Amino acid sequence: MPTLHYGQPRYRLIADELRERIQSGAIPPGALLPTESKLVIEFRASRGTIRQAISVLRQAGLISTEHGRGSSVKAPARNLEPEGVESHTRECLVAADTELAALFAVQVGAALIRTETVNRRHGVVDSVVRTYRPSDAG
Amino acid sequence: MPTLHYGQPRYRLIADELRERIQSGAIPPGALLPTESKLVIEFRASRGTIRQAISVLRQAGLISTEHGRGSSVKAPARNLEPEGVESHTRECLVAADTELAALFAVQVGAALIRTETVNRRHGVVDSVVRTYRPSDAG
DNA sequence: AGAAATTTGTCCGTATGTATC
DNA sequence: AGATACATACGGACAAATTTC
Repeated sequence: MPTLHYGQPRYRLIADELRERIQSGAIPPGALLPTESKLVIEFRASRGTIRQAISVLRQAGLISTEHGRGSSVKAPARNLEPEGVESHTRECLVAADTELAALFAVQVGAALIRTETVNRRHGVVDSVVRTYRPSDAG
Repeated sequence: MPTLHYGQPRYRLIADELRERIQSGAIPPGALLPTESKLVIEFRASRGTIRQAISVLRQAGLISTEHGRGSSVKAPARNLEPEGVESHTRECLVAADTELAALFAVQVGAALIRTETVNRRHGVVDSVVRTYRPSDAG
């Protein structure tokens, strides 16, 4: 049987179908995908093609595969922002104090660019980061 | 002929060999890798195995493959840290000025922990980063 | 604990489609 | 149009890890 693949290759179509099942919740996080053998039967594709499709999903971070066990759906990537963490940044020109003037080798009172980031956690200020740079060049 | 693969699988060994040639400069950036057919002959491996080895290098970002053309060596990722970059950090207690006092909701003059990092580039101060935190808790 | 069954990993050989030169 | 080279797909075989009995 000649292998025709106009448009999308088969392994991609199969990957899309499986992705759909994962994202729709038909195969929930933690659950195992059908075994390669089952997928071979269902999609009437060779094992190589099935494995290629699975590889696509693994590379996309949707599943993880264990030797001798199977491929399980990973929990959707947590937004690693727990909650209530905020950052606000603003920039302004400030005058160099004696310490900064010494470091940058400029006169006291010379202009520096200051970038200030205020980090809040649950609304309260957690830390303030101030970065000073010369105002003239980089 | 039975396929024995003690230790590392063949495609990995082949990938390592090719990686060596790339990193040693034997195959310089921009140059084309030997064709799949040539590699098949040289390593006496099947095309699938050769392609798997090439896939490893491509995924590692060492080469890029173009359909109908071949796989070429990519320019090594620039080490984004030239040289002469230095950082020195020290920590001390400072008194809150009006601005910081307002942010942290403490009295002016209250103690804050200040971590100061001085970044130098070729000896000259490039930037100064000051991070303020409350002195009491985290 | 150990043997068998299941499942994924690796490898081979081949055929054919498709893009580039 | 022809040659070359990569992409996709099939089927079979054995190895290795895991699970099951």
